[in-house]
Formats: sequence, structure tokens, C-alpha cells
Amino acid sequence: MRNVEFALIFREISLYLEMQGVQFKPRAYEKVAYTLEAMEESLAEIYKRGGIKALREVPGVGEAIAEKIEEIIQTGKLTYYEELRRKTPVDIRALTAIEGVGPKMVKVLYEKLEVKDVSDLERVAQIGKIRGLPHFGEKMEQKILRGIEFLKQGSGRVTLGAALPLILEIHGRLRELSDVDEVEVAGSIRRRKETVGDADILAISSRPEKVMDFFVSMPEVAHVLGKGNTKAMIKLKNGLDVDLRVVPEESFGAALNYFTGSKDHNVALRRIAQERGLKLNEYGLFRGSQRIAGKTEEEIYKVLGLSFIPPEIREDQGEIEAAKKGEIPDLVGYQDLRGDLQIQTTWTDGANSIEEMAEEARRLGLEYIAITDHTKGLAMTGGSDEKKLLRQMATIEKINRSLKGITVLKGAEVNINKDGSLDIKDEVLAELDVVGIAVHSHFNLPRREMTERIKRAMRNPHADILFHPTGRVIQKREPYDVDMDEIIRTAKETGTVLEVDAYPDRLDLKDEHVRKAIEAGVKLVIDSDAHSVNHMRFLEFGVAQARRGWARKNDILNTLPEKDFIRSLKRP
DNA sequence: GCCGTTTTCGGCCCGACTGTTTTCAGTCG
Repeated sequence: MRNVEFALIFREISLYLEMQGVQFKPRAYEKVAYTLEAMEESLAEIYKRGGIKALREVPGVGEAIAEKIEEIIQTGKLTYYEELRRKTPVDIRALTAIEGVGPKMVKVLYEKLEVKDVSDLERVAQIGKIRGLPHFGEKMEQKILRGIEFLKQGSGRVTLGAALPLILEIHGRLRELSDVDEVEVAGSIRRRKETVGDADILAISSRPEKVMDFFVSMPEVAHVLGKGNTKAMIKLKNGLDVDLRVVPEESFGAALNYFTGSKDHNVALRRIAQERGLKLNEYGLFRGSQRIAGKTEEEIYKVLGLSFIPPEIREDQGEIEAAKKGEIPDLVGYQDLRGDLQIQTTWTDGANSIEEMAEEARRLGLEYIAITDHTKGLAMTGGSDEKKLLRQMATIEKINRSLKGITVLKGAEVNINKDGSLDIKDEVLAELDVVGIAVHSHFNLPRREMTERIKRAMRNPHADILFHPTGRVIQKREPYDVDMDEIIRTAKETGTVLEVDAYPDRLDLKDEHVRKAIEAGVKLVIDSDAHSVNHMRFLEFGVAQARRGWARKNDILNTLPEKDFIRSLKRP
């Protein structure tokens, strides 16, 4: 069983316990579920390696949960969980996924109306049976129906690439208002998380009601979920929830910190405040009733004895400890990239010519790009064979002679065949400046075979960069089953560079793999994977992902000038 | 049910908004 499946069970247990009004236990189960979802090594492997004792080393796993994990591994089921489900046979996960429906409501609906799943709920809501219940009314009924309707439309989360431009647009509009003194985007968008469930915007204003009125009447608004004097919540037509909060100037930093999160980061900060006899909330850092910090985030971290922590790494993944010791890394900056090593053109499936891509790259301030069109294994894109590739190389040399201010490197995105060989001959690869290798077929190989396949390809002395190493497409395609720890080890052994593909639907490597790679001393590049001139600006999403993985400038090879970059590849 | 440079027992983050209430529980972030 995979970790996410364990996580699902523990999350459901958390919901069942909360439904019963049990104290504290729900938090414990919820927390462990969250940990498991983000954990690379599988519980089955951990258990095999060191039994119960090893399981208990996983954060959030104590005696009771370790035993439950063991039971699931050994028998494939969990008596405790089945008992909970038998006692209250409701689809609690689906029901609580509805906006505004929580465990307590599910309990009432089950006991009074025998609602067991979403279709039961939809039925009783439609025939008006909910409004008769104590503490329920007609509005609640309508809200539930709207929530169900929305749930049918999709997952509710969108990629950062989809959310960020829209939110920046709204941000810009608010900034222009005369009643707004200051406005910032907070939330998971500020942390640059790869997908976002909602957006949080904070503002300072002396006339908040004006700002709220403007906010809820923007043309993108599908409906208003709530509106008060300090807080308004809307749902946009594209499904994204956006919250706007107006806060006092002296609390702006505290609010920005609070609403940027993550939740776990905030909890850790508040604990530190508590230890020092202070209280931290969205209005400031207080000693008794006296505010001792809150206007800026910087002063809050300072008073707590921490160095400033960049939003991208506020995930309670060791950044608090690092900040205590003053060891927060100097993360790669959004302006640090000098090159882009994965670009497709009209030679295969790109929309623009080599010259157009080069021109756009120069406009964005880059010094070099590699043209990496697909190779013949990817027939549908008109992938190059050796002959076509040699022809393209000659063209690039000609273009370089007339281009000023930017260098075009000769490259290719070479297919890794099923057996780990490459689909272009070594003699031709040797002629290229940059060779990217990538999996584009046979995605469903067993883990062992897929790992060996990619490792073999990485051992090719001409293979410089492993492109989009896990092959995932966010919300569309799962990563192929590959042992990333082994890939990272092989990268270190062979000097192969791993790519952070910045295309917002990929973001591959993901943050946790970035972190593992740099801890192993593996070098990375950040590429746009541009298929048109408009895609080249995606590089910033790659930088964000690298920052989330704690990458510094010298971990990222395309922060180097061209000559140094080339020299740092495994076959200079 | 977890966790510990205060603790192996006694804690466990904090506040706004909503809908339905005459004072608050539930939900959400």
C-alpha cells in the first residue's frame, strides 16, 4: 500500500473522531496523514527495514499509530478504522469535502436524515428536508447545494501558473484604489506552492467598506461567500476562492505572516512565542496586552530570535531550526538565471523559430539558450534524426554569427528508449553543446525497470541533463514509478545534471526532490521547456520551485555565464 | 494520540464570519 493510501485512512479516522467530538486525537491523525502524503520512502519499506521501531521515527507516529500501520501492512486492513465506519457508515471524506460541511454537520445529517453520501445529501437538500433540522435553515440548504455543484466541477485546486497571473492582476487593481494604502498577496501563492486552493490578499485601508465593495463587485466574481468589515470571501468564475482582509497598519506584518502560512509554520512560530511568554496572532506579537512587534514580518522574526525566513520555505520542514541558528540559506534569486536549456522550436513541436526564441530570451535578459527539439523516437512531433539534427546545428551556427547579445547553444531533447539506450547515435551527440535526455514513452514500466532504464541513460557519457525527471503533469498524469533516491545517487556518480522543469503544469523536479538533490551535492538547471515565446517567462515558476527546495545560486548551473556553464557539464 | 533544553504526564494555536441563534457552535483558514 502506498503512503497516500495510509494517509487517506488516517485522515478519515481524524474526521470520524472529530464527528464524535473526541478531543485532540483528530489533530494527531490529521498531522500524521499530512506527513505521510509528503513523504518519499514508503511505510512498507520502512517497516521492512526496521519494524515498529523504524515506523516510530516518522514524525507524528507514536505507539498507537505505529501498531495500526503494522496491522495494515500485515493484514491489509485496520480493525479500528472498520469499526469506526461500521458505527457511522457515512462517506465522511466526500461529505466534508463540500464547502461549509464539517464532521459535526455530517453527524446530524446522518442521525436525523440518514444521509450517508453526497447523493443522499443532494436529494434531501433538493426536497427541502434540511431546513427543518435544528440549527439549519434555508440558506444552509442552498449553500450545501452550491457546494455540491462546485465539487462536481473539479478538484478546486488550480496550478500556480493558472492562479498567479489572475491574482497579480487583481492585486494591481486594488493597489490603484485611492482607499488602499498597501496591498500584498499572501497565502500559498506567496509561498509559490505548485497548486493553490485559494488566494489571500491583505490590505491597509482607512475605509475598508469601500475596498470590500469594490472587491466583491469585480467582473470575475461568480458569487460572494461572505462579506464583513475586515474580511470578504469570493469565488471567481474560474473556481478560485479569493479572500481579502483589511488589517490595521500596525498589524500588517503580523497579518502577512499569519496568512502566508503555512499552517504548520505558524503553529511553530506561535509555540516559540509562547515559550518566551509572548502571544502571536494576526494582529501582532504581544507581551500581555502590549504589542511589541507586528508592523513588518522582519521585526516579528527578529523578536522571536529567528533570522528572516523566505515565504517559499515556510513549511515547517526545518526552516525554524535553521533560522534559530542563523543558517537560512541564501536562496537562488528570481533574477539570477543567465540561460535556459530546454527550448523547442518549429523544427519540431514548438510554435516559434529559433531566431524568435532567441530574441525573446534576450529581451528577458538571458545570455544563452539551448535549442532542444525532440528526437526521432517522438515521431508525432516530427522529432529529428541524426541527419536533421546535423542540419539544425549548421543553421544554429549561422544564426549565431548574426545574433548579438545572446548565444544559441546546439542541443536536443533526446528520447530514452525502453531499454535505457538513446535514440540518437553517440557520434552525433558528441557534436552538440548540450544533451538533454528524457522519458517520453513506456510510462508504465515497473519501478525497478524504470529506474534501471533511466540510470542506464544517465551513464551515457554524452547525457548532460535529465529533463523533467519524474514525468508528472500536475493534476493530469502521475509521475512514473521511479526510485528518485537512486536517480539522485546516479546523478552524483555520473555528473549528470537534474532539471527543474519550470513549465507550471510540470514543475518537475518537485520541491522535496530539489532539496534531496542538493543535499546529495547534485547540480541542477532551471528550464522553461518553452514551446512558444510566451512560455519563456515560466522560468520564474522554476526558480520558485527551486527556492522551495532550498536551492542556492551555486546549486543552479544556469546562473553561471555561458563558458562556465559549459565547463561545468560532465563532458566540457 | 503525540510529544518533551521546562515535562514520560499534562499539555495541545487563534480569531472572523455565518446561520441560526437570543448567546453560540460549527467551519474555515
